[in-house]
Amino acid sequence: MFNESVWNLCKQIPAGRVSTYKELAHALHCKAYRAVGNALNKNPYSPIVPCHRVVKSDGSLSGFAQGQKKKQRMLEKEGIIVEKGKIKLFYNKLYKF
DNA sequence: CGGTTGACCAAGT
DNA sequence: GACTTGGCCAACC
Repeated sequence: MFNESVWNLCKQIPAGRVSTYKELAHALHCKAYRAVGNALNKNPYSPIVPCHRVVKSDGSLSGFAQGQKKKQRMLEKEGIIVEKGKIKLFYNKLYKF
């Protein structure tokens, strides 16, 4: 299923790194950026899949089922600096498949 | 099967 | 930098 693939890719993102919806879609060989967002929104494997490491292509956090605040805290806990809802040194932390 | 809904993207104003 | 537009795609009415 589409969602399963998305979640599976999320699991591959190491701590301290982030990825984008676009990259996930690209890894799936399609342009379903939006569908990816939907899939993560419905993510039932909340702790298992680190979906908080997925952000928009411009480095902003975007949404999060448990609230952006929580998302930011989790990211900063992993060494990622977030400023004004956007990731600092984003290109540096970006993880590509 | 058509219409709506998003945790989207890029380009333009 | 904030907002609008058109395009994009899976999932769900």
